[in-house]
This record gives sequence, C-alpha cells and structure tokens, in this order.
Amino acid sequence: MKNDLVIKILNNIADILELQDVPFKPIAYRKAAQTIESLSEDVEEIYIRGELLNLPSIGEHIGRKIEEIIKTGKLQYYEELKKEVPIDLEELGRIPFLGPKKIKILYQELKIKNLKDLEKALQEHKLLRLKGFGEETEKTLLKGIEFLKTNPQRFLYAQALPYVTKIQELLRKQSFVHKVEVAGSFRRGKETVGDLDFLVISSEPSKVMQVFTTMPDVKDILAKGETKSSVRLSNGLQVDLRVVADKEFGSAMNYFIGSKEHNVELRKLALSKGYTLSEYGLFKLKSKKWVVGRTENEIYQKLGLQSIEPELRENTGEIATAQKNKLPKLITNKDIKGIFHNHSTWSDGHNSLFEMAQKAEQLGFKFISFNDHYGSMAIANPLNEKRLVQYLKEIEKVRKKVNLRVFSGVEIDIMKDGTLPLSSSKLKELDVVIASVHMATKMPEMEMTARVCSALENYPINILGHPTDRLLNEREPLALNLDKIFEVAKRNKIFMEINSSPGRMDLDGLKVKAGLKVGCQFALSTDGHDINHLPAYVYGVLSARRGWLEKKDLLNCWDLQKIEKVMKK
DNA sequence: GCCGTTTTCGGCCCGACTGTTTTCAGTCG
Repeated sequence: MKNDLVIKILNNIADILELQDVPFKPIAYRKAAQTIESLSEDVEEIYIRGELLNLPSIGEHIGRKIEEIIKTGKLQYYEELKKEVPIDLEELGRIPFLGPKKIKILYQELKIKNLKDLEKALQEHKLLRLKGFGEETEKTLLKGIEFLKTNPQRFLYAQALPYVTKIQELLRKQSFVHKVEVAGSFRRGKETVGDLDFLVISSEPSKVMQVFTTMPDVKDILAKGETKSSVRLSNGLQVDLRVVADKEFGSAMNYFIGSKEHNVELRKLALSKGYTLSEYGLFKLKSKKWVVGRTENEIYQKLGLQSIEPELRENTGEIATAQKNKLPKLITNKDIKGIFHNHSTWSDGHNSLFEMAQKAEQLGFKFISFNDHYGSMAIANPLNEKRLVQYLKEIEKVRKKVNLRVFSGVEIDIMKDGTLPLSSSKLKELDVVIASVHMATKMPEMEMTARVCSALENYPINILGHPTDRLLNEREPLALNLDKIFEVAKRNKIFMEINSSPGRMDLDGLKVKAGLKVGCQFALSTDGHDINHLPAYVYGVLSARRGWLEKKDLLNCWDLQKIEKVMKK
C-alpha cells in the first residue's frame, strides 16, 4: 500500500513549492494528495487498471509522478526539489504561527533548516535582527516549540468532550449569551481533534470575550479581539470562539464545522449557481445581496442540496450524493440495541460478568456479548480450553439473573501463521467469535494480509476485532491490505468491527466507508474492560455515521433473532 | 498543475487577528 507515501511526497512538494513562491502549483499538489487520501483502495491497483488519470485532480504530470513513486518508491523531481530547499519543512511547519514565508526568511537570512537550528538562533536572539520579526514573534516561537515538545499532536474525541460540555455550560449560563454551539472536527465526530471551535450569538460580544478568556482552565490567551478569541487550556488544548450575528449563524456554523475541503466544494457550487458563500451568509454574486444564512438547512436547500450531516462533510462524495437526494439515513445512538466485545474478570476486565451485564441492562440494551481473551497473550490472563468450560457455565448463571440476551464468546488471537488456538468445532459452540491480531504486529504487509485472510477463510469467525490495531497518538496501524480483508470478510460473512474504545476508534469512519463501498457489514463494539466503558459505544456510533452506515449495515441495529441467525456458523 | 454546461485559456475560497509596520504581510482556520 503506497498511498501514504504518495500522499506524503505530494504534500511535501506542495510545501516546497509554496516556499519558493510558486503560484497555484502547491494547490494542485495538495488537491492531488487529498484525492489519494480519500481513496478506499490501493492507488497501485488503480494505476494497474490504467485509471489513475480518471481520478479528480490527477492530471498528466502528477499522474506520471505517482507512477514513478509506485514503481520506484521515490520521485526524482522531489529529490531535486529537496536539494534546492534543504529545510526540514515537516518539522518546522508543525510550530504554531510559523508558516512558509517566515521559514523562508529564516533560511535565507540565518540558514535555519530545522528545529534544532531554530532553537539555537532563538536562544541567541538572532531573530530580532530580521525584518518582520520582533520580540513577540520570538516569544511566540519559543512557546510553540515548548508546546510541541510537551503535548500530543491531537486530542482524542473523548478527551475533548468534557471540555466541550464544561465550556458550553459556562457560556449558556450567561444572560447575554443567546446561543452556543460547538463546530470544528469535534462536531464532525472525528476521532481526534486539533482544537475546539465555538460559535456564540450574543448582543454583547465583549462580555463574551471576557468570560471566555478568563475561564478557570485558561492558561494562555493566544488572541483576544472584538468578535474572535483563542485560548490555550492548561492541558494544551486550543479553544477558539467567535461571536456572530443571528442572521449569520447558519453560514458561520457551516464554515466552522468544515471540513475545509467540504467548504471549498460548497463555495464552488455556490459560485456556479450565481452565489458567493462565506461565513457571513449566502450572497448574490453580482449584487452582493444577502440571501440566506440563519440556518445551515436554508443554505443547503438554496444550493439544491439535501441537508448534509456534519459527520459526512469530508468531501468524499457527500455533495454529489446530496444533489441526487441519495444521502444515507444515518444510524443514531438509539438504534444500537446491544454491544459486542466485552471483557470481564475472566480475562483482563475489571468487573464480573454479572456486573457488566447488569450495567448493559441499565443502559437499556437488549443484548451484551462477552468476548474474554482466548490465546497466548499472558498479560491479558487469557482463557484456555479448561477455563472456557467454567466461563460458559458462569455466563449461563448470569443469563438467569438479568433481563437481556447474553451472548457467549471469546476474543481469540490470530496467531502468527494465521491459525487460531482453538478448533473450529469448539468455536462453533460459542455464540459470537471475535478474532484479533495482538502479537507479532510488525509483519510486512503481504504476510500480515495473508495471515489475517487465512484466519478469516478457515475458521467460524463472526467479527474481525480492531482490524488495524492502531492506537491513536501511540501506535501505527498494522501493515494490512484492507481492501483484500474487506473482500474476504464479505465473502465469508464476517463483520468488520467498529471498536468504540476512544484510543482505538478502529475502524475509523473513512475506513468504514471504504468497507461499505465493497459491500462489507459492520459490528459495533465497546471493547469494554470496565462497566464505565460501556457508555462509550457512542464514539463508535460517530465512526459508523462518518462511515455512512444505515441500520441495515450495522449488526447492532438488527432484531435479536436476525443477529442470532447470522452468527450461527 | 488541474480543470471546464460562461471553458482548451485563465482562474484557482475568503476573512479575522497579530505583530511590526506606518498601510500591510503572515498565519490560521
């Protein structure tokens, strides 16, 4: 799978060209990179089919460059560009408030190529001599570097959620605040967020700014203006707030929910229909007359579109689909009738089977599936054949004490050779079999794909657990050809897991969408190791929605009888 | 460098805030 490499090289080329003041080409390269990013399959497959140039934003020149990357793993043009501009743009570009123009000056005047050079120059106060750089800039950069070193790049959705709630509550309490909404990637339900964006309607913006910038959690005020302020919370999370007029609220929401790519498409569509769209509203192009903007729905309607849910706004076809009135009817929290993949004290969970089942019942679920570890991962206290018998007896007892369906099952390790450590006949005695990769995770893509496919082909597996095994901010995904996995899973009627654990979120929304396109079906799981993990199923719902899932695509939304029938292998 | 129902040449989304500047460039979203 060379998609990531292609994306990285195209983006890096855009950075270098931008630094060289080359007009428009950077946009072209970034668009091309985005196209590859949105692919649901290996770009190499598309190339082999000769369909590379059919992709949007991939023309003759970039097409040839992608071909070279696919064939050789690198790109001569990029290597030469790098020689022209020997700067670590990736590293420097991550520093807040340091963009291409300043990076260019730093290199030309002080030969600064990387973070280390910059730190040294800052210590020696060399930047102060440069035109356009002052004491504030020096401080800003020092702070930015400090931030990079001490904070994770993005916050988990679940980490950000309590702050969203807190800030919303605080603002809503103010008599001069008429409306508060959160926008940004958080509103789109992305698994991680870079910052938080709030929109407020108020007749007294300055009071809002005062309350916002003096919240108890604020560590730094990054900007404070009449209608817009940014703060950094003590945990490092940046929060932006804008005050807008009632008349602009819908257009402002639309703009700040994004994604940027969705907005660009929407604005282009507006232009094509004789309008111009900004955060202030939809205007007639010629007369600049305000048309609509109070609500998002009005704007979408005026542009001839169905209303598009925030989770879909990633410019992966939602606008064209909305034009045809064919957007999916997305699942919601209340469609989830039960949850798969839960652990108890029989392996590495914190609560007993009964406590977990009881909690599930309290949450209103119609079923819970227990899938304690089975295999050789000693740290997880896995079941073995002997303990499995006791485990099943215990589940039988729990069934009599609670008023919901309790599925028996295991989460079994997929061994290095693609076998499972329990026979198919024994597995068939269980209600729900989840198989996951837990060890030997560094295998090359071909081997890893063959390993997982072999398990899927040869055992009565119901669900493939956390398919990529990635941990957000911590661990890269397995080297896996997901398209192949999707195809094999579909053929064997195996459901792909949407793991709701906040640090996993695996599969994520875009991959779910890719699987759906191939015809896969999905099962949402909590991967709960504690009764307090069970309510976290809502994060998985976000991924399912981002993956365009309807009730028919998600096992958890089906009738119990139908679930039982399809689990029988 | 890409793209096209105003097209094969000329356009490519748009505005707020900051700092250093004295009218605006850079950065961000």
